[in-house]
Amino acid sequence: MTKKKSREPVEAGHTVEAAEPGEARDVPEAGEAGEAGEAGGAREPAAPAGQAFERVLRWVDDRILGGELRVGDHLPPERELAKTLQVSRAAVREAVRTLQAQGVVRSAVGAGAAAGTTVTAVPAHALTRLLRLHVALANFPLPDVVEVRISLERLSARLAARHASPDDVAGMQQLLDHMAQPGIEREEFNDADTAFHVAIAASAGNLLAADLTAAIRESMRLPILDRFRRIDAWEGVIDELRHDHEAIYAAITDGQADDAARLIEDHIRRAWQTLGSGEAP
Amino acid sequence: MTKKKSREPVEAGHTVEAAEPGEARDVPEAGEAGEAGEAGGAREPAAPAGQAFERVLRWVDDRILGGELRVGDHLPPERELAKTLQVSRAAVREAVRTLQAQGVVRSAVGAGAAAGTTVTAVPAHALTRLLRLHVALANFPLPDVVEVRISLERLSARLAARHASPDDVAGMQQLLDHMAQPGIEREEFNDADTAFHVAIAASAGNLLAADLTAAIRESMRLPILDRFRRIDAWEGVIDELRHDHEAIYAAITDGQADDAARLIEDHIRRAWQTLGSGEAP
DNA sequence: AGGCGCCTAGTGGTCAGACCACTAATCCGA
DNA sequence: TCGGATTAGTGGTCTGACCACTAGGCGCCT
Repeated sequence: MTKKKSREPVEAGHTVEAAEPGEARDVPEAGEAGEAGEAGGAREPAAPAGQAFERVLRWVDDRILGGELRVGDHLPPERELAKTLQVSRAAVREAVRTLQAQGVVRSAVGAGAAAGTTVTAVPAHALTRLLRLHVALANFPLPDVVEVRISLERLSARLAARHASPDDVAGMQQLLDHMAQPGIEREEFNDADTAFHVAIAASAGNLLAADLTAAIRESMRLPILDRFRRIDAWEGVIDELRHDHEAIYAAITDGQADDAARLIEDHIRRAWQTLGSGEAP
Repeated sequence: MTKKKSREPVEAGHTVEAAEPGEARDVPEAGEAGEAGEAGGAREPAAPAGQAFERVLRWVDDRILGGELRVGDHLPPERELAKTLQVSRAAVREAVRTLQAQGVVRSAVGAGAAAGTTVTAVPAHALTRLLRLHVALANFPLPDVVEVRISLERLSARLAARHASPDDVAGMQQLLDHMAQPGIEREEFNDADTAFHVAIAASAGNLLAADLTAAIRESMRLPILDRFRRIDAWEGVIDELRHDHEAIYAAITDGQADDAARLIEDHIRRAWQTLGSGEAP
């Protein structure tokens, strides 16, 4: 039953040691010799080992949820982790890919402190990927997404009206200027539009709301662009959007939280209606 | 290394064939040292370069975003996909793990239609994992999470007041009864509490809001339980929570959307304050 | 003829070992 | 003393093999 193991009082070292400080890990031939991995044994599954890569995942999860692994810490080298958990390196790599897909770790080749697999915390990319795929799979219908987006951006606008720093405001102003350029292309306008909304969310000081807003807006990028292209009265639509943005910006800089929330909701709802019907006012 | 053969007539597949007719099968050949870092231009990504598993990821992404791969469709068998994309099977598996971590595919061994890797759409688990890890990493501070949760649940409560079906309502009632049991344990109460909030979100008919609510609530499970355990005046707290729930339930069944939204916000805010300070009213 | 069970094929799951590319630290000769 | 070559350690990839599982077919036995 070597599967029960773990639970070593790790600690020590900056990189979460995988084996006892005294080395001597070696293969725990303790009974049950033979059989690599549990494979054949239909005996008592004392440890819900399940898939090999899940054991690695569990190992990392436990240490993250337990606070032993923090942002910036290193995971043990893949080869060492494989030996410790008695799985193949391939299994370790699959687990690492899973963690990578969730924005929890980052891998780098080479030598030195910068190399190896380190714990990070960049969920924005992961969230974006996840939402984009599921929106594309029609699992999250666009109207649902829009409603959630409104809720989040109401929150962001409200907080931004209270907490936006001068730098934040300057960034928004710059994006407004960008969108004000005459004859701006639809795609470029859309990107600046997205950046404007994300800037508001970022200035709100709520990391989760900001990341979710960015992910949601990005997940709608292709559908929105499709609708943009189908619009005939482009100039009329864009003017309306600009006007909305100006009003939102004014409310935020004036610290009018309720107004900002109301305006951004109206803005999103109206824009969505315009795009949805493909007509200009 | 012996790069011979590579003829293999790819038999027709009913499951999104991998080889496109007339595709430019240009082998990247690895070489080209120096181009690392995505040279500025590169508008036409003729050479995916990047990592091997990313090529697989891209292949699947393109087909999902393009609508060729829909929920229920099968990916080609790993061995076939590897041969088609000229990568190793290990690389394919790493990409599959990434997709699996995002709730986009599901793998099953065996033979027949149920086996193989199929496209699914179960993002709830993936979202939960992602949020839980990032909350544990203190990347998403709990106060931020609570604010977002309030926004989402306001939306859910509002929609639930309009759309909740009799079955939904019955489910909520059942959870209320469960929580009303005298002497209920804290953990059990917490689970029922979570289920109650998730039931509201589910009855709202907004899939994204429901999944996000469930994920957020679950990501806070351990921190909330910790606070629960530190509470002395447990009976007083639990009574207050029960009272809140009853009021929310009443507003939803009465179709009072605004009331439901206000009540659930007050409820969450008050509960969080109570838990945060560790004191009973 | 009808079961019933063994066998086969196809799939993901895992493993072992090897080599490559990259990077930081170190060594060694000029 | 200095600078290039070497080394060591890391992730990235590949190859080829075997295992476990499942559906479906085949053949043997009743």
